[in-house]
Amino acid sequence: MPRAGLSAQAVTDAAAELADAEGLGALTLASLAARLGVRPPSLYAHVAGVEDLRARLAARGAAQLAARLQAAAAGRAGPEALAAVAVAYRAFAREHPGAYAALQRAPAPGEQAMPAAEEIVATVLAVLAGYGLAGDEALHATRAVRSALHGFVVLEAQGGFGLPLSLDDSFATLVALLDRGLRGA
Amino acid sequence: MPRAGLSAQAVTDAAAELADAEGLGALTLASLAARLGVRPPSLYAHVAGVEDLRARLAARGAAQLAARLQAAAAGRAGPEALAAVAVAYRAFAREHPGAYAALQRAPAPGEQAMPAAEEIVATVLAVLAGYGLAGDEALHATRAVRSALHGFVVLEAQGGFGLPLSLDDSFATLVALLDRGLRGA
DNA sequence: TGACACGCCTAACGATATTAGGTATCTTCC
DNA sequence: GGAAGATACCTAATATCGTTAGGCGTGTCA
Repeated sequence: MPRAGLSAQAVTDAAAELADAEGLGALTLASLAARLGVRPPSLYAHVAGVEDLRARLAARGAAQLAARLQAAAAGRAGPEALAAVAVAYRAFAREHPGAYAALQRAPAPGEQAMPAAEEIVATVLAVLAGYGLAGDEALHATRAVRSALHGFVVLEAQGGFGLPLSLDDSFATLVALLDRGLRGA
Repeated sequence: MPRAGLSAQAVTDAAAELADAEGLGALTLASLAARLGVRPPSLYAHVAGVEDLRARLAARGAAQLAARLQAAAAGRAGPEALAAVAVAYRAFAREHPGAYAALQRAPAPGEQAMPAAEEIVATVLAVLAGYGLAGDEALHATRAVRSALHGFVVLEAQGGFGLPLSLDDSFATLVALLDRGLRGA
């Protein structure tokens, strides 16, 4: 029987595709193995189990998201940078719902935070510097902005907004609200 | 063998306690049955399965949350009402992490939204009326407020905020930011 | 007191994650 | 080019979970 030629990278990539297409809940070692033309136990040669797989997915997603946000913030400042980062954040979550969902898992106790997560915080901090924020004040504001973006994106992904009202307009309202709130801080 | 004297209500209540104490992920029919001194299949006399159980948990949580928010908003207006509702929202999520997590599940397609969810929206809308918002503008603002609160609470619950910085202060910053943002809308 | 409803049980099945151990393939070195 | 070792993949087996089918005993009501 020929080998499939897998690797931790290939397995994680396939898992990300499957999670994005079918939802993170549909990502099982059984479904992933089937997709890769392999038996479930064979995956243990590349990942340590389903928990490890989800952690890899999260790390992968965080790195991609950080890159997207940095690209969006580059060359922009103030409200323009905020809007660009917000749009990029939402776009990533929409394009990669599985990866974004994996990002939500709680880091295991003792597990150090992903380096990509710090990049994301740093990017938002840089945007907030354009609003004249620094120090703890900026850190609190970063949490606020992150909360707002995360909350919107999560609610949107799970259909939490019931009414038939434009989601794009709602998101624009949110970004404008953040902008006004940050100006006065 | 004596009967346990269960009911859909008792099963749901026990499930809520278990989910709040151990996390929604630890809520299985097996663990719930063990807690109730019963065998897993016996639960099917009261709930239709694990999915139905989670839906009941979500409905129960939504009703409780709606009541808490209404109580917080009662007799208050404007910024004071916003702050009170925000604090109540966060307090509920902290006190009932399992119920709040259950609330996040996507409603099944075709399943009508929970009536309690509409109460929550109505409460926030009433608060926003104090900011002079009405119509679609108010609905968009409601989504923004809900996103921010939900995002903060979710990130807090899963330890998503890495830095050793006061969460209370961060939440206060978020509420102040929302207040300023709503004033200018 | 009898009949009936039903709450709870055991038995069984399918899906999942995971471990143990075997086999065949690829690589590498002489 | 061929042997030796690493390892990618396999089958077999186990534990846990959700779920269905069917039986038994407890409660209630005529």
